[in-house]
Amino acid sequence: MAKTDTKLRILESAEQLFATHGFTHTSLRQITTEANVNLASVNYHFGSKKSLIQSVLKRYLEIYMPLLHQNLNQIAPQKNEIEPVLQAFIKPLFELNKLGKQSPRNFMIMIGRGYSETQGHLRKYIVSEYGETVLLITHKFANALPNISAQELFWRLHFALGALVFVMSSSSALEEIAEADYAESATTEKIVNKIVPFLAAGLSCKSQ
Amino acid sequence: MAKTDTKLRILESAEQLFATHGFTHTSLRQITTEANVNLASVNYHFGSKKSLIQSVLKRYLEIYMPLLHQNLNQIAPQKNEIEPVLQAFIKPLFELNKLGKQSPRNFMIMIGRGYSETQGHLRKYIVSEYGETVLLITHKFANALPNISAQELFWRLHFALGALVFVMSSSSALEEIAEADYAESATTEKIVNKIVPFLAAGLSCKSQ
DNA sequence: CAAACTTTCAAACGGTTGTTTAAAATTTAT
DNA sequence: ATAAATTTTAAACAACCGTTTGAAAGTTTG
Repeated sequence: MAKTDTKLRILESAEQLFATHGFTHTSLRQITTEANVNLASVNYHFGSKKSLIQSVLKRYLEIYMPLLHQNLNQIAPQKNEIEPVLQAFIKPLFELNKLGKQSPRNFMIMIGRGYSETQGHLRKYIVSEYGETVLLITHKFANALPNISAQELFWRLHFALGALVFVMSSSSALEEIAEADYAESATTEKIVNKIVPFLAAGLSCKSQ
Repeated sequence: MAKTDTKLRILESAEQLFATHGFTHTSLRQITTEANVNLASVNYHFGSKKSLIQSVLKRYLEIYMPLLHQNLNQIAPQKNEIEPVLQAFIKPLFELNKLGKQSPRNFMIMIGRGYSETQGHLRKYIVSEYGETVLLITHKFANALPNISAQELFWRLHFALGALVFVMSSSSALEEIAEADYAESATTEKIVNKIVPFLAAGLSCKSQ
């Protein structure tokens, strides 16, 4: 085996570039240059660019989704106590720190980009691969918010997802503005801590 | 003058395609084919693709921003009364219906895409061109929410923008699911009516 | 060592992109 | 009507993209 780390080098360079510039704005030539490997090795090891994107996302989903499932199972949310449910999403996110310092941030940005760039392919993949966890998610939210109807919950979860996805996909730009205008270093952790109360309030608001 | 409507035809086709597929995923050939004009006419009338994007956005901003300014000036929000401020954004949005049935939706989606795709160029343009209105926005929100800091407001406004934009951009898909699962016809106006209380609660939540 | 297999590499492929060119067509002005 | 200015057109441009190729290099196996 020659250069056993070629695959890993590609994955790591791709992740960083995908998170920074998006999937479509990142070329295989950028990735292979950054990774110091030959251009053709992406197609040799992954088959195609599409498959590389899936592999990069899969690397995190395989860690994150079981942890999320586990966390969701460990909570028994009180009525209108929505923050524990949201924390079940946040806690395993920062366990990705083990993989790399920027892993939580890169993962969130890529999830956000995956929703707006891949035309729903990511969503379908998650539902097909982690359908049980997706069911558990809606179940826990419905338990915590028994007063609102199923369709109201449907919309609110998508409002919440939208807020998260948008902020993450434009996080680098927003961080720059925040740092320039408010002299505030805006780490992923800080943004997440700010958005949780926001989403909790919105999700559990009284509909009129 | 030969075919006086060439410029307009390009603008309208570009708008529809930008809203549906994003700026970078839409080629000039798609636009000119859809508009039934020659490929080179984009560069002749607009100079470049970048400039075309700006023109498409400008067409709506020139109508929307003065209306927003006017609406914001007409309100005097009470403390923690955030819904009137949100309505000042919503009302002029639906005045864009005069330009075309899908104009409000297209405008929102493009604003959202402009934030995540153009690397902050859109925001800089809005701030430089409509700085007064931007100031008025933060002023009215700050008045309605005197307890939260400027940077906290900055983030919450972007959370709100994200929720709105995400739901609008995926509204067609979400409408299908909603109609299939909950037998609920989901018009843009209905979605807006659902999201306003959500955003109001999130924006005025107690930060911890 | 030699054969079989895996991985790397430079080069080229076909395709798409935004942009430019220069002639043709059309409109406007004298 | 003739000249000037504007607009449209087809064609080509250079640059980039993801992917494929086939030979070279490296590694593992018999």
